[in-house]
Amino acid sequence: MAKQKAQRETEKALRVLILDSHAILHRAYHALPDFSSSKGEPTGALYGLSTMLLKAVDEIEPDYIIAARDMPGDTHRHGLFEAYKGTRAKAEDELVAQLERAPRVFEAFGIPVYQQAGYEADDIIGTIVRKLGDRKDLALIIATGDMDTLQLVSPNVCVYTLRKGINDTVLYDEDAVRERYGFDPDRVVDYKGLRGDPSDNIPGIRGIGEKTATELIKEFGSVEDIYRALEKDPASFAQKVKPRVVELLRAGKKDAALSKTLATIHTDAPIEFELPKERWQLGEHVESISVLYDELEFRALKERLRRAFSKEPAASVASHPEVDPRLFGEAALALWLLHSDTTTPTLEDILAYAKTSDFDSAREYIFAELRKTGRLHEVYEKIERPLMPVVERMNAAGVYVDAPHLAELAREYGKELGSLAGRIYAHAGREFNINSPKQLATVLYDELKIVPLKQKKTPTGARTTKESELEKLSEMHPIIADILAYRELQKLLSTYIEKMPGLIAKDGRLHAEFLQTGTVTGRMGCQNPNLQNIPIKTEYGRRIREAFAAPPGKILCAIDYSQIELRIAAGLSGDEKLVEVFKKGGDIHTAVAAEVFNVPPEHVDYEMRRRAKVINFGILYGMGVNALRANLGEGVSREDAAKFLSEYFKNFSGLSRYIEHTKADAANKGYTETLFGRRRYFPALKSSMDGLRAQAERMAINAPIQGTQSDIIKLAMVEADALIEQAGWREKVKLIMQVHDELVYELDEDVAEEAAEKIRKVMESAAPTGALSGVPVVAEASLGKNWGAMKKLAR
DNA sequence: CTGTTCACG
DNA sequence: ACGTACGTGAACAGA
Repeated sequence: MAKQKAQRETEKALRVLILDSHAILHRAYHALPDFSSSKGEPTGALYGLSTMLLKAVDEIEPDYIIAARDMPGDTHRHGLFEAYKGTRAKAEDELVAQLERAPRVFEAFGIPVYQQAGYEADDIIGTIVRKLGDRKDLALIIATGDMDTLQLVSPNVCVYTLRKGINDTVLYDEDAVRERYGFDPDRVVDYKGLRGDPSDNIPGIRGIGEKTATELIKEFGSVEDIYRALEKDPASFAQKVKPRVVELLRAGKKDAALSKTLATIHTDAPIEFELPKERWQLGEHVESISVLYDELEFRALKERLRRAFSKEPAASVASHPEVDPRLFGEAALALWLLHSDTTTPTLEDILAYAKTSDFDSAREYIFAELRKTGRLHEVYEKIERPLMPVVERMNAAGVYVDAPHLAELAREYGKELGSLAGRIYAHAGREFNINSPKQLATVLYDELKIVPLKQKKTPTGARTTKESELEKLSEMHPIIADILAYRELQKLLSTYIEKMPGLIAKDGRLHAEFLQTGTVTGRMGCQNPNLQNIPIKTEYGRRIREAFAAPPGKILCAIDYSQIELRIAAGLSGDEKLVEVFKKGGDIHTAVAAEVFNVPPEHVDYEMRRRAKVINFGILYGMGVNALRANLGEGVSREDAAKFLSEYFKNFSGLSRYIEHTKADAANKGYTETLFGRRRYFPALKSSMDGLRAQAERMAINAPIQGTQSDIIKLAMVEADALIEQAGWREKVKLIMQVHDELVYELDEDVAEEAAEKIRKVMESAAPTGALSGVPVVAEASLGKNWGAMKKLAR
């Protein structure tokens, strides 16, 4: 993707790649595990630099490459502002050693390096960009590790930088900068003037953050424009800008000017610069780079280099494998199964695990380890490997989104949010940032003098403003209800309603990324956006689900497991009573309440059922007495909770024994296992720190239950996919979402009911018969035109 | 970048 | 003494 973009952007022109040496090394140093050569010299940052260089060469195909580096010592910026870059920790020795060796890398690549005492690499780059700027036949690409050079972006200058890790690159042209920041590249310095840049210790105006800075720039323009508007016509300025912000601007004029100066890249460094006479060609440097890679022991890179140079066609890759995406995916799966803490493994994770820099030997090592584990290898063969194409298809399918519906919600909720804010300010007697927990605490607890029965604190000692605590104050002041409503709407609006339209692809669909190896327990994860936390519990939230719809001629089908985790707990423990309750069918919480309170089921009242439900769920998380008390509600004493818990375990002694056995077994083996053999390791179970150990014990109780649920639904996904294939339904039945205990399909209307019922049956029978002590697995199907209005299908 | 809050199962 | 249930991703503030 980035490759096509890089080449499209710069078509025809000669491409000049300009490297910011230190920025890349810094970034690589922090993004990579500690690699070192056999002599013990640190090489991680150099490895990152080399990787990025090869990647850039491959994607950009530059005609010229040059580099700029910082020199030790202060720069002209320190003269302006003593604390400049003052927050930066002194570079660690291991990084310094690599910064010193970096010129060796450039030398091997035949890349000239420019530097100048008193100037930073950014200024050198700025100067080169200016000198080359009027040459219309050139396209300049600045490769760096940070965002500082975005201000230089113009029609023929773009910035190639790292988003995450060292492999996820992104190319910023003018449009991309506008999309990311909301304004043109030449306003980036104004943005830093207002907001500052914490990583360089540029102060900005205290109190002005990302959002305010962007709004001001969009409305008025540069820092100078903003102050001109403020000073020329204060009255009309005050109409557009909140009083708080006006005050901040007045007080911060000097800071803004200084910060903008600090952030501005100089384009007049006294360097002699000329474009190299000869075009840069990889072939001329392959020898010297190979020597370097031998020196640094970068075997994998050597291979990549050889391939980049020879540009072998894809067909011959199998005689000489570089990192084939499929093989990488399989190795990542295997590594994650061996060590589930490494979620969504990267290439670096794989190399680091096998303590090698060669992908093939790493892969062999990891699979050998996997085979040694027997059951884990079976999880790979039976569940995870077959699931890969299913997940791939699900991500490719995406989900259709009703954009007009989102627009309507945005309008409606926005209006409501405005009036709530007005009411909150009226109650408070002033305007403030309701989204700031800190400011909110000041307003509630200091200014309005609302005194909670017990002032709860956050882990860092701040007074909490979280929903469950605010609810207790709702009788004490009318502002509370408004704040709770504001919170809900603000969250829904910014996280879902406003975010989603921008994520809809050209096909009118949202292609989120479901991650097969996304969690430590075996569950899937989801991002960009996360479709596994779309609201449902409140009316405001449910209406967001309505935006996930079936396109014309199609219908959505959601099939979810009923009480799957409790069934698994019952099944794994083999607890007689619990198993019996599930075999009988009926309402599980009522049945459990009847046992615990020792009354016939028809005498279970609302409160008894509610308590049974709390404890049923608590069990799944390894809950103790205190947590149970907290969850039962304020009116319940610790003693009552303890009694309730002991009564529960007296009734369900098999479950109690299972929990104890799970903890002991996990401490012995060092890991837990699911029904199918998926592992999760818990070194902390042997910790001598009580808190740490207790936390690990809770996780160890939950892991087999949550993990078995993942085993079952993943297996069901594979089997349902096989059914679809076999029935010839590829075009008619598409899996579009997985939400832990629910699968959502988009169906052709003509096969809807038949497919729904068949998939439902597959889901119910995915766990082998008898594996759960005879506890039945139950799934229910619903159909609907959208995800917010699903109707249960009679079985 | 970390902490806080909150959406889901 | 304090907070306490497991697993996620994301927005926002503030440093």
